[in-house]
Amino acid sequence: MPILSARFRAAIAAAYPDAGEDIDPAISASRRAELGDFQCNAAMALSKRVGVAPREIASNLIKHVRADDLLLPLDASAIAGPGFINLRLRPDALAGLLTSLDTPALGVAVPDNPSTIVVDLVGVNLAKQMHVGHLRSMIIGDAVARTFERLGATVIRQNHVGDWGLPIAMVTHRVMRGAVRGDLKLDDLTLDDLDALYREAQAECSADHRGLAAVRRFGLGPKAEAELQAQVSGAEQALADAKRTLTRLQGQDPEVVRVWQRIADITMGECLEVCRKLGVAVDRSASAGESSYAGELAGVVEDLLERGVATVDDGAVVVRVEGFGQPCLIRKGDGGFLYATTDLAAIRRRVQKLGADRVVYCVDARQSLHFELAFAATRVAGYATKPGADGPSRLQHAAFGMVLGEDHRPFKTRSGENVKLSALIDEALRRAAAIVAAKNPQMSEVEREPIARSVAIAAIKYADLSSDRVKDYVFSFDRMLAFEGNTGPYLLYAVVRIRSIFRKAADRGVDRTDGALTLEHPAERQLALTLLRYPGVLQSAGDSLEPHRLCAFLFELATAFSAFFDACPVLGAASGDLRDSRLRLCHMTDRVLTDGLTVLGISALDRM
RNA sequence: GCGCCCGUAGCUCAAUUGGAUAGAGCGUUGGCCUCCGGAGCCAAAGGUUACAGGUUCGACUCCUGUCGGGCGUGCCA
Repeated sequence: MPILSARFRAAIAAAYPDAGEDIDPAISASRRAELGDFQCNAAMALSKRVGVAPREIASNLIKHVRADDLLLPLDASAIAGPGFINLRLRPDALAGLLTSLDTPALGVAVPDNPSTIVVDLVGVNLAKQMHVGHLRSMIIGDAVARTFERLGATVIRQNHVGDWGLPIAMVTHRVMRGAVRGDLKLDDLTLDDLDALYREAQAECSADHRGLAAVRRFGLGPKAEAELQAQVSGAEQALADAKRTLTRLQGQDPEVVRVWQRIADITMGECLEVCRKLGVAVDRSASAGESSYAGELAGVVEDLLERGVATVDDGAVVVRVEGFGQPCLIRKGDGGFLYATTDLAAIRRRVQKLGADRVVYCVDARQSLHFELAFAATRVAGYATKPGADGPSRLQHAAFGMVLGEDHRPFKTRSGENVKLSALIDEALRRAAAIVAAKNPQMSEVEREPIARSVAIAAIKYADLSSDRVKDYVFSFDRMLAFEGNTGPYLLYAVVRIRSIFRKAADRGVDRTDGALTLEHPAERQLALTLLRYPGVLQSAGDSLEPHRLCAFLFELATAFSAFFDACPVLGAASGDLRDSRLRLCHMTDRVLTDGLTVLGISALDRM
């Protein structure tokens, strides 16, 4: 396609020298296979600049384009509609293009100056069970990061763990109190325990001022008032305790730090275990929690105040940014910092220390406003600009929608609790195991287990990645594990069938994958044309931060292969040459599918 | 109140960023060779793209308004 673009650009320049250099030849894969392989849509846009009817321009372009080596001869019948030019590749040219794609990199060019990209993903909170929201951040973030890596960028993953601030201090205090009283043992604590303690702490610290006021106003009696009064003062007491704990934590008090560390270890142990189970490439080295910025926050605020970027407003410190109805609040009236402050520090570190040319946040869509503000604030503060660079790095929020249940309400258990991530994964594993067992009764349990795991993970990830990121997505075990149609398992199945051919081929002593390509059958042509799109699709998935484009492509590729598989015998081909050509086509299809799945974080199988 | 996002087949989703007759999967209906894995393939039916205007050769896509849904809105994270 880049080659065709160049040819048509030259034709445009030759035919209309005054049209300007920046004309897009608008070459794309044809939407309708019966019309052509590719199409050129440049005539309509040119018409405006040159003032000539688009069909006339199209026929003029046909005369000027020099592509006899690539395309079947063009004549008036190639021009359709308002001025589309339909292009069909010569069979030998198609074979040639596909052969040139048959490199270890599968035609994906390595950039001369690889950029550095920070991907913010996972973002768990201490003492809280992970839920489906984290699942999306893990899956989408990992896929986005892998896409960048595949395109040759240097990727740094950052797990912005919520491990700091008053809520964490509240749990820490609660745990310390429990330990002192002998209600709990630090060594035996689980994440479930912490999750419960977290919620108790939240409840304990939230004073029911409104309730108390209401009771007083309506004179509901001394008993009710006394109860609420007790609740409120209890809450105030608990809050004061938590604040004191926070201060001690910030002051590195060893007793508090020890408990906090224990809470962090328990949470991160489970988080990283889930990542490992899911094949999400996030480990300890990616952890860069809020606590790691704690020491920089005061400096950030001072710096911004000194340089006049921030101002004091009603006791708080804010950064005002043009175009926003509200400022970015970075220090509270009581001197405390906010999560925006941490994000400013994080952007500064990521851009100026880690050298990010681009920072991508895989965080749920509800935080859009927050990120817009934080991004804008760091740009005016200069934090988003690399030392020596002439402009700010790209800061992007790859926002994703909520996970809904099949009733279109937020995904919860029947009793209204968040679904634990580990429970969800176990459920998928259980269902996949049952299906794999049903389909492969002859297989041993030991053999089936890793297959079931791959199938379950492919199902979960593909279901999440295959639809538009920003939209809410309806989670359904039944659909993702139906294994029919547009699902992860369908893609795995396509690979399995290819590999099965090669096993049979090996039995017969055939193992060539470098035969000369002859692409005559429509199904062969279609498969070849699809394969050619791979580098472009990867690029566009990376540019747009939309893994679903890659999913759609892989599904098309698997479908094209299935049609080919049905129509074109490989091992039973009419001649040895044709068999070798088809084996090569199979081999390339396997590699592109496997490569694409890897980019999505899904690993292919030999059998299933 | 203001801001952001969303509204496409019965259901779940696409639409190469403004291109041709809006495409897939599920479900429904009908077909598929003693042959490489039928978790497959081929085909049919199913649409006023929420609604009303506008922009232009051309609009699911861009602009304005309306309706419906979700989310967020300076001292929580």
